[in-house]
Amino acid sequence: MAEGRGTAEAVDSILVALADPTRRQLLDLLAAQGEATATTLAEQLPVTRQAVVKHLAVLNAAGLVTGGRIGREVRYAVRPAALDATARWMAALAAEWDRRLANIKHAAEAAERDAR
Amino acid sequence: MAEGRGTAEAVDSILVALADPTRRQLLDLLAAQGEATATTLAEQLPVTRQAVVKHLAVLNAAGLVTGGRIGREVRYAVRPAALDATARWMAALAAEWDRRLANIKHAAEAAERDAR
DNA sequence: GTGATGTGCAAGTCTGGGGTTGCACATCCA
DNA sequence: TGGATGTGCAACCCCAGACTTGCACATCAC
Repeated sequence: MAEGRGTAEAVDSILVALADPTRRQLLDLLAAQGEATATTLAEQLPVTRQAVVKHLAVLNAAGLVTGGRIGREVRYAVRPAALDATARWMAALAAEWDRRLANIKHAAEAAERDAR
Repeated sequence: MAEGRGTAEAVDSILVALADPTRRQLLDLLAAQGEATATTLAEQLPVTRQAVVKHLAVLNAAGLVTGGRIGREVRYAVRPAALDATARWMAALAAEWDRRLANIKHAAEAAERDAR
């Protein structure tokens, strides 16, 4: 997939998707049950089926979930790849920050030595 | 896990903090400059200093940023630890999903064999 | 067919949070 | 001492999005 350009937007949609507690709960339920429909999931949550459907749409757009139709029902399942990619992105970012902070600290110490 | 009890809330605040594009931009700027004040950062963004202050408060509450006072100005710096911890949390979650999906797939195949 | 179950679509409500403006207060510097 | 610069606080505007209700449409089971 086009790693180069769309990465930022992908990360954005995933972070936005994960920021909502109801959606995270939804992901937990899906991960625990393997597959489930919006109706089933709504029964396990304090919200309407419609709310669940909307959340699933957001999660689907972020690539965190897939939906497949079987007869008259739509079964959703969790999708680890997108989450894993985001985890790596985040770890890389943390490493980058560390690097820069180390550089700055190093430069500061050098300046201190020069000043003496 | 030794992660303690407040892990969920910490992750929540971090995800919420990262979900906003302006805040991510703020983190980028801070990481690039090592240290900066709200006023300086506001000059590099299309928003008011007050907006930046609020964002920095959110980032600070999430542990992604630290603020130190030097004279009359408050200098902020990035803080990689929280981000790194979240990255690990996310990677672990992805792995967990993978495990469960593998189990389910395995069980399905076994059932299929039994059915023959 | 007919009722039961599951999904899709539309319009509507309402709270939270991102953003602003205005002013008071603290600190530096000449 | 006084002006310039940087923060802090408070009230306010505004809209995206989380959630609901109501109904039409599709599918299954009998």
